[in-house]
Amino acid sequence: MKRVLIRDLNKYLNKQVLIYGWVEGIRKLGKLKFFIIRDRSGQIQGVCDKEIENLDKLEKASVVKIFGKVKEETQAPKGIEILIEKVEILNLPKATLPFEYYRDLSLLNLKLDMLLDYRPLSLRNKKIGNIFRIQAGIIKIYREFMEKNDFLEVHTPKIVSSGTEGGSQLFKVEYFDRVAYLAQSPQFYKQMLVGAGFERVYEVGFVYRAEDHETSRHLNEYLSLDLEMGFIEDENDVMDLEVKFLKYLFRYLRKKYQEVLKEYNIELEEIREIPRIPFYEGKEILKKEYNKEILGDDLTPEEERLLCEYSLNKYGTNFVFVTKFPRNIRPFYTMPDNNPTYSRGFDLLYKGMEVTTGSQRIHDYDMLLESIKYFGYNPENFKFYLEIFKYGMPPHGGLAIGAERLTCQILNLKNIREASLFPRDRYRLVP
RNA sequence: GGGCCCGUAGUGUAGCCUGGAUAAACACGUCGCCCUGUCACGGCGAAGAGCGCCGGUUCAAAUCCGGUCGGGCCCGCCA
Repeated sequence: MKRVLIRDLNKYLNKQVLIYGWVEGIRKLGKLKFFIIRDRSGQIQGVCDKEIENLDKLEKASVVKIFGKVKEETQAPKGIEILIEKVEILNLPKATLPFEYYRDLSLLNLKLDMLLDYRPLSLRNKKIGNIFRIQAGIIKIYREFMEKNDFLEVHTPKIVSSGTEGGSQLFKVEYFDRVAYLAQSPQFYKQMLVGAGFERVYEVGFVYRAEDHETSRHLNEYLSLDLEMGFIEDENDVMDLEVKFLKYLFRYLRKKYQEVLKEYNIELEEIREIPRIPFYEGKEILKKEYNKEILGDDLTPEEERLLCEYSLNKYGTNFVFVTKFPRNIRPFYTMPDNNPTYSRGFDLLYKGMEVTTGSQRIHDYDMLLESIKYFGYNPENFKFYLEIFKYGMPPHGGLAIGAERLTCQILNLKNIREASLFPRDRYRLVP
């Protein structure tokens, strides 16, 4: 007999079926017994009022093979249920469950630490698992969108000889008799591949940051959705593309992940335009509207939150691009603006958090060399990167989206670790 | 790297400030018995922690103090 997935049971009314799954609930009312069975596709109630071999051995989290008849039943949770006729036990749990993963999360009231310590088990919880179902959707759509726009998917090395900026936030790895590092960004490689004639490339890959911090929005290993495109006029072309992507993404999520969004109580906005506020104007807005005058060249998390609030009030969107960041807080490859204090670098903030960084890059060899020196680096270290710039590099730019951050903000999660299957942070190396 | 907070049965909490009376209470889970339409099933009963760890103060410490380990949040920095 062939296995039927639980979501397809309604096609088998009054027929004998075989299902596989986990037992998630047991309710015994004397001789009448109910079992909630779950497989990857859904849940179904099984019922039995006879003495059947193995039936009383079942515990929660047992793995079973169940034969039975599908029947309509108004009293069943989903309108149908399965009359259990035969039970085969494939595996029984060997220990008490640390928590009742099959219950409603709000009843469990578990600490994130617990969920992460028992990650595979906590992922069995539908609501938690759904974070990764929707994340897979986000990545799928990213790929689909990139392909539609004629980008080539590439995979760049994760073991590299030097970082894209300094070297302070890199993980060292032993590479035979040399020191190598884990890539903190595919930056150099994606630019080189633009110059390699591909023009448009994108990558979905882990990047590594050895930053010694412990916050709800940082991971030491995170999934970066990168893209780099040649023959642009300026950074606005890159932002235009991202807006198009986000519209496409939200439309898809609203359609395919309705249930998940509802479960998380999310109403995804209809994106029209995303305002682009130059850095210095942003600072002025903060001063005028919120009476916040924070010194410094960068935006603090509080300022980022306020700018999003401003954007929501004024433009009706949770998104806002902050453009023309001061040059000296952006990496050396960022194209300076007409006013050289500023750059053609931008961030995209969403619901108060930075989810993207991008810019137009410097494509002129001499200018790039100048910039490397201006930032105090040794051009010798970047020889492999600079090479292609000697042979006709087109004007180009690109960006990187933090996949976990985007997931986190879409679902309004509190901690970015919730959006990572097996997060690597300052203290967590297992599971 | 800086600041603040937390650590009690399998899980989530109460107790701690204002030390003591039966060496710890409640809920969920677990185990046993009962229950033929449950769906956070219900009823009755039971087991399960000596309060992260080490040390100190005290006649007396889960409660006060010090250290240590583990965890959380914020900031710097970043996606």
